[in-house]
Amino acid sequence: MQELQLLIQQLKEKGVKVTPQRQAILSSFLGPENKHLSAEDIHLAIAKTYPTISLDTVYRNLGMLRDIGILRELNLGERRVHYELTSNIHHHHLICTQCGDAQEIHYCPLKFLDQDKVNKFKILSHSFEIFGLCEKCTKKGGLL
Amino acid sequence: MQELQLLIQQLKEKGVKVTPQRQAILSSFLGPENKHLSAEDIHLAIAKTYPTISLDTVYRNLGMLRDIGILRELNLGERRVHYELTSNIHHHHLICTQCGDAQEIHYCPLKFLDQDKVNKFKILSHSFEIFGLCEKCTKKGGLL
DNA sequence: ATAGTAGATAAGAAATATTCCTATTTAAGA
DNA sequence: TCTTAAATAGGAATATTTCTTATCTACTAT
Repeated sequence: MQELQLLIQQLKEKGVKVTPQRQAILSSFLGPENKHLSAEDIHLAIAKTYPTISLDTVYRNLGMLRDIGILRELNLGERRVHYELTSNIHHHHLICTQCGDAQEIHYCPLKFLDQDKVNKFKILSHSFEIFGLCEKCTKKGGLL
Repeated sequence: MQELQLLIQQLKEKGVKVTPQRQAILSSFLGPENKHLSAEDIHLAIAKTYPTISLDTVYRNLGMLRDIGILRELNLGERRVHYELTSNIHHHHLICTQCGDAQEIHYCPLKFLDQDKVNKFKILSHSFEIFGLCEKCTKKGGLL
């Protein structure tokens, strides 16, 4: 898969080793759907083809991939942290608190932020997530 | 303290008992500074005057106070969840990833959000936090 | 003021998520 | 192929939050 090769190239450029575990972790983010994965999600997804991978390895690599800029950490209102590829075009999320579904929304609040409000603060990153009920769950009347 | 009486009034209206533990928890949010407190912060703060309060009681009540709308849950990018009074005027935060300080910013992204982007999603709440370096930490050169 | 009761609490156990430790293994350069 | 710094597996440890249960208490109706 070509997309995977690009990511592997980035690993090499950063001077980190290209291990099969890392390739498996990266692969789990590829594919048609927009993937917002937790460490546990990845551990399970990989388990099929790589049953001996340790959860610690997943965590360690997610942290490393975040640090070198390949992944972005997401707070989707759950206890566990999720990750997505930074190469996806920038977006935020509409998160259904009922079914957990996260739709992407292509609106970024930083665009409309008056720099005076920020003053001397050096912005490095931001999070913006909208919580509520998706169309499906609204139709179900918001009941569980 | 008058502010505390108002909060106690809200508890009564919601039909929950006004226990000394609850009063102590609410009190820890009052005062001049803008308080963003974790369960542990509150447990420690209360310990002076109420040494036997259990951490579980703090967690249980924070959840309840959030559910009845007195507190709002915050994700400040740390592992633990923080809370603030919803009666504070609506705001978001500039969070320093170095020293952990959280300044309030009075700009809300929902104001500029085109409703078409949201379509049939029913918005219930949102989070918007900006991470980076505060003026002090920037001057220190971003070193620890 | 008193008693009854639903709801609240304390304390510790359990669950969940993440990180640490260390012996072993391996990717990649010489 | 050899070397070695970096990475891994597996289990232990930590941190945060929730659960369980026996006891207690704020509030309501007397």
